[in-house]
Amino acid sequence: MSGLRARQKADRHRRIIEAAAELFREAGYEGAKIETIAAQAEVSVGTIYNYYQNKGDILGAIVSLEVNEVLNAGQGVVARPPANVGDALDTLIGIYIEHSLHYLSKEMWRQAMAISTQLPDSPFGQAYTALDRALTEQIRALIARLQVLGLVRQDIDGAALGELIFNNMNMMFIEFVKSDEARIAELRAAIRRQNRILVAAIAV
Amino acid sequence: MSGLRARQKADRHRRIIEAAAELFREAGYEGAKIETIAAQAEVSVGTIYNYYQNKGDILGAIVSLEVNEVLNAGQGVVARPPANVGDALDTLIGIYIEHSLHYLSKEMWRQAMAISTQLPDSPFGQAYTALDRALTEQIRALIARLQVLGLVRQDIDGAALGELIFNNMNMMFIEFVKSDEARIAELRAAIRRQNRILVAAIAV
DNA sequence: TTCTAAAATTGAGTCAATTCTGTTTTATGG
DNA sequence: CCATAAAACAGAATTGACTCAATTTTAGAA
Repeated sequence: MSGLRARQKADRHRRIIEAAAELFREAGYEGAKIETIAAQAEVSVGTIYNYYQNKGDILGAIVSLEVNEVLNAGQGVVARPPANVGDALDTLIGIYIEHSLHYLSKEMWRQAMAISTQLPDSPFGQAYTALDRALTEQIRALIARLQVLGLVRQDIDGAALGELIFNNMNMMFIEFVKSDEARIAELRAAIRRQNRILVAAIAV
Repeated sequence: MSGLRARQKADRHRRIIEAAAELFREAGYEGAKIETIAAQAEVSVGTIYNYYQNKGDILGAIVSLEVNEVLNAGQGVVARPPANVGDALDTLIGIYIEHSLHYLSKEMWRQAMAISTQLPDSPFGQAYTALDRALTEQIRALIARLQVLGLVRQDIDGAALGELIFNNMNMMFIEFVKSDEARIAELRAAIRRQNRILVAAIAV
């Protein structure tokens, strides 16, 4: 039987994540000490490192929860997109952006992004890359759907277009979290303006 | 007179940068200890922190040297661009990418990018953002030049287009430095493929 | 040349992430 | 029910970036 041991393990994981999420939000990523997280989760420092390779991986687990929720929400748009290329893109991207600060502060995003480039081969680095890829795939899926619906030209290179749209959005999002003053509405407007060029090129 | 003191100061700056550049290349950014850099530059640890706010700023100084060289090289292309929109973009982007690994290893780029998102308000963070902006401006300048030459449609939103092209290229470059296996030739080919969509939309 | 205030340097000390080793807990075979 | 190996835990020790109070060096006036 895998009873007690497995249950305790899952429970400790949960406690660590909950403690970390709370402390990251309150004190910021840098401000949250491992020792404090350990105390709040009622485990020792050593145990945390038994569960996660480093502090970044704890944040990584939280980011994954968030992005998976976003991916889920995005599916709805892909299934039933607005009947207009510009609106379809704006709606999907809107979901991504509006959700983004639900659980994660800008500071947490900054740290998460930094770690994912700093340690691309760590568990979190790889997970983050996979999440980026999943988002790119979803944008591609939307384009494919719009092609089926006859709203996007058939001869468009959907793969390249999906990457282009995702890369631009992602870079804009990075700039957004780097500035505490930047507002969501302005971010969305800027991306719409950029995508307008593409929409003109690909709409039937 | 600003004689001795200023000269010693400049000399120490140079020695620190040279020592750091060498050690970063040999041992990697993380592997290079401040203590070792200090020893090699023949100054004390405290002095290094008198010249640079933190380890990242030392790397930042090296990155600035590199990017400024690239910006310089890019000016030639803007002044006399190839007589074809696709080639013009490819040539400019080619210069950026081919130069990129001259002084900086992929690992150094990863660290530099990570720090710039992690600490956007540090001297280095701000400098890095300024460099990004300068590159975006240069791409915009190229587009403006191509419009003057009658190769790009007049009604194109040059500002938005420049950002779009830079953001996509930059994101592709980030992915490139995150993977030790990725090759420059493939990176350029992928970006060309993405830009083809744009070229079709904006060429006269 | 000598003196003094300002500027710069120094390196031992602090702090927090990560590692390591000995101890405790759990699962399982006899 | 007990013995034992494997798994997990605890927290003291290590490590390396960064700080700070004390000392040294420089520029310039007398």
